[in-house]
Amino acid sequence: MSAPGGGAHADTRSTHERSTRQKRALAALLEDSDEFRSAQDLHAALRSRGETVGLTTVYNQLRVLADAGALDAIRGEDGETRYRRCATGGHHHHLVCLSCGKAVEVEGPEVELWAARVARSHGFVDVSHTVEILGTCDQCARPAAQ
Amino acid sequence: MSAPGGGAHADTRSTHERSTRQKRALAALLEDSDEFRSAQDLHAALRSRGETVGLTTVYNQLRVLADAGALDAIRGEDGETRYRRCATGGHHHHLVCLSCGKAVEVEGPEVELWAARVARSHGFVDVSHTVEILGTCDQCARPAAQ
DNA sequence: GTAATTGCAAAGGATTTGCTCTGGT
DNA sequence: ACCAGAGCAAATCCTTTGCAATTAC
Repeated sequence: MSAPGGGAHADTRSTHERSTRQKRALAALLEDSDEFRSAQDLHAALRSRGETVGLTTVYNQLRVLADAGALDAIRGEDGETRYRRCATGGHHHHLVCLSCGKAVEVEGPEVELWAARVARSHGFVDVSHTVEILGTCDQCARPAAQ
Repeated sequence: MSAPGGGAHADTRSTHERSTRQKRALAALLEDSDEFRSAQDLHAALRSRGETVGLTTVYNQLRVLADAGALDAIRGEDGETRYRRCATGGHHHHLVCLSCGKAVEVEGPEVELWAARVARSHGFVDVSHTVEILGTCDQCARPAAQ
């Protein structure tokens, strides 16, 4: 990685990320959403707003943003990946309502410790974990429907 | 809640389930496997064993078995669902090696309590959760590779 | 004999990729 | 001008479905 010879050029990363109309539109939409939404859903929503953004671009941005940690991503049982802007920067998990999609970010120090302990006791390294709590929220459970 | 299934053999169901060569072959293969394997993988393995079973049939059985609780199913980041015979009948989670697929069933009473507590504190009901610990197992981490 | 079951072929649905054009800087 | 980014079309990949032939019982 080091660049011997040549010059001690400060690594001015020329990763010139450009600001485009599409990126801004998606970012704005995500900012307005509080639930986890699929790429297709977000794409449709953008169109409703009158924005012209390609599906491919949405998928692309979503992935970039998720990789950058700006978005949280979860994969439903149906195989669709849903995204949502990340409120806290740190490590956390979610409590998701299967009915309305509302999601709450939660933390569980004890879970982190448990996972690390279990992994270590079995000789596993480079460990990570996935934790999601699914259920029906207060509001969705109330109705007489059922 | 969890399925009672406490051995009700008095099933008047006319749904006569038939024992076929294919079902037996898959069952046997699963019995020999200790890791989570994808449908495609299992299908290929069956062919290697000289068994003639259609991919469709494998998918079918896998789903039936998973629904019946005979198999555990997990969905990887790649979107592939992998199955493995269920060792314990109770509730449990997994510690999975991303390299070789080896999986260990683990329990975490504290995690269960945490999940229930968090959910309740937010007014959620009918709660369930998913917990997976992913990493690299002892053996896979050893090699001089790299 | 009859319904359960198999499994090919084709459909389906999410996501990615090839590649070219567009627009930001 | 130059290159990151947009996006259409086509390609992938996993999984399901339609349906006729097969087979357990």
